[in-house]
Amino acid sequence: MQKAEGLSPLPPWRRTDYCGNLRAGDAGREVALWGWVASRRDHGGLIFIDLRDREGIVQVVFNPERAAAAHQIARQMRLEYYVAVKGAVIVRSEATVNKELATGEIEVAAQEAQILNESVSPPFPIGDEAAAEDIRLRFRYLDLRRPEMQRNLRRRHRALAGARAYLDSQGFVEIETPILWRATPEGARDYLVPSRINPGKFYALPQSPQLLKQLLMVSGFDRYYQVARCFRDEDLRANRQPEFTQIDIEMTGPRTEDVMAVGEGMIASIYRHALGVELPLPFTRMKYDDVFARYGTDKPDLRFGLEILELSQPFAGTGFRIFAESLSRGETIHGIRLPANFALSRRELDEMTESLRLRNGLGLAWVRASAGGWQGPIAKFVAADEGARVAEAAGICEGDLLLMVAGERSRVLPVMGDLRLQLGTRFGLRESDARCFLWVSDFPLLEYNAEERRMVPVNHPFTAPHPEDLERLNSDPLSVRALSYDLVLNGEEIGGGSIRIHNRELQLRIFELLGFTREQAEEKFGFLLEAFGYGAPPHGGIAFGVERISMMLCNTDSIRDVMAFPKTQKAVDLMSGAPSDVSQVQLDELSIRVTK
RNA sequence: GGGGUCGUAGUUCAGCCCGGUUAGAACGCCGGCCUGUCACGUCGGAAGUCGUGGGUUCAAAUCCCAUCGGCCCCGCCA
Repeated sequence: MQKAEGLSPLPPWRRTDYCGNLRAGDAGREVALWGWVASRRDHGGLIFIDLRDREGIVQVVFNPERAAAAHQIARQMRLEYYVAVKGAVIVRSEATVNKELATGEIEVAAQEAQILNESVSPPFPIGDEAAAEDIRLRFRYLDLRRPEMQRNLRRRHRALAGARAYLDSQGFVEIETPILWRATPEGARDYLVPSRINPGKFYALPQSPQLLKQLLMVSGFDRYYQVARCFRDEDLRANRQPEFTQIDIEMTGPRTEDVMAVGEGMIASIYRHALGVELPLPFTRMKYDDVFARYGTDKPDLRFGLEILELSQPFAGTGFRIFAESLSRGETIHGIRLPANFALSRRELDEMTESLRLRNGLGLAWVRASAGGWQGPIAKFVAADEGARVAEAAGICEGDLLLMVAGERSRVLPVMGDLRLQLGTRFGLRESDARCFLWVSDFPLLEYNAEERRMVPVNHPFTAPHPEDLERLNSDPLSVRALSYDLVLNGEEIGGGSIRIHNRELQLRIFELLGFTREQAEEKFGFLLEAFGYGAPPHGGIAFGVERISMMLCNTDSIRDVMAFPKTQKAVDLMSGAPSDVSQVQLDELSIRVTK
């Protein structure tokens, strides 16, 4: 009898409401619900079932005197059974109201009930507490049943809905581009897909639709966007998966400010749709040089100060031998002023000094400003007037601590940036729920890669050089700025883009700088260079990381918490077992021999 | 490729340092009783290759080595 019912593919009646939506205003209504048994309290007579669906939980009461048949069914119910219930919404007596539940003022008095499907005992409780992550991933469909994951994925959906609504309102056209595409050099490792029809040849999954969206500008769509899946075969991190999603945007003829305006308009729409929050616009804007000098990184967390100070000037002619030698080598001295209300123990200072020495081979000097002058291991090497000069330059007050490192500027600044983050973490300054958005622009175009002994693009090889720096492209390429920009939120890069090159000759010159011969450039990017020859308009754009944004919206540190079916750090899907072996027949068809 | 950390009933964890009864607890599960619970209560019960393999030892969850897996980090990720 029970089994026969369970076999029916159709539920016995239509659902009228979601469990979690019922309120006191529904009192007196006859409702029909479907849901999972989240809790069962059997009093021998009365049975209480907490019924859960995507909107939440409602209590159902089974009374053997009023609905004997339904009560008999409720006796069979167990956790995570999927059941259908019909009954009346009734207001609970004052003594039995549950303030913990959104539906706690009412309950459903069951008149009919049916078990639609039984459940074996779940491998972990479907509740607020997360189990060990490997079991969650193995039974992901159950993990996603948990309210927290339901909330996260629906919030991600709202974010995308907000992005689409905004971009549509601004005249952007959503266009899908191929997943099977061609391998291109530079950048991350490609995921390859063998071609059966063309033995020995491979497609690559796109690392981003970069070139395709540029070609769409050549086509004249003028404003394009796509919620684009991207693939990069690199090692995973807490915020990195091999496949991820970007909101990819490209437009014809923008200046940097135009792209920023669209980007922040879209982000504002995302926050409005996902959280009901109105973001103040425009976002803060800074140039890369300034950001790097003040924060030692290109993605600063602006929720706190503790900016890096350049102290080379006030230390000129110092009696402190180590600093003096550094300065004589053309190196610089940087410091961070830690105000007196942030107290570091001597032991913490020693640990910081030691870890800096071990990790970077750099010495940390520190002094504390007291009424009688400086205190600390190096205080005795610094003359009073010199100390006063530094104190003034750094804005030191009594009780403040000054942490200093001397060395090559490009090496010391990132170290100071790390130190700044460490201090921010140590004093709880990064726990603030403030949202500090920041546009960083004018990155360098190129950097020197010592390993490959050549210049590589900081962004990608299609980024346009800053017009003011064009003349230095040959004489001093490393000093050339790019028309590029990133959007940073609380120390995380959530988007980035650039104005592109749309001129064939300029693009060829950049390829040349990067060490491509003309033939190589033609072979790899001939279709792009060819397209530029057909009246390609100036264009530029940006791409935003959907998971990064969703992580911020959901207040989580793990990308897996905002993806339905993520992979482990070894890029394995614990649920399906991907990647898996394939049959010899499949390999033969693809002309592939596995050597390991 | 490298460093760190975790792995014990279905789940969450204790036990591991300092080797020595039958490896415990809570929740869950199974059965009985219970008409206002919502961490229901109550009585009883089942449940463990201590990740895997090897070594040391009279004796290993415990010490050593290797290995597998989850997580975090460095490299890598234009």
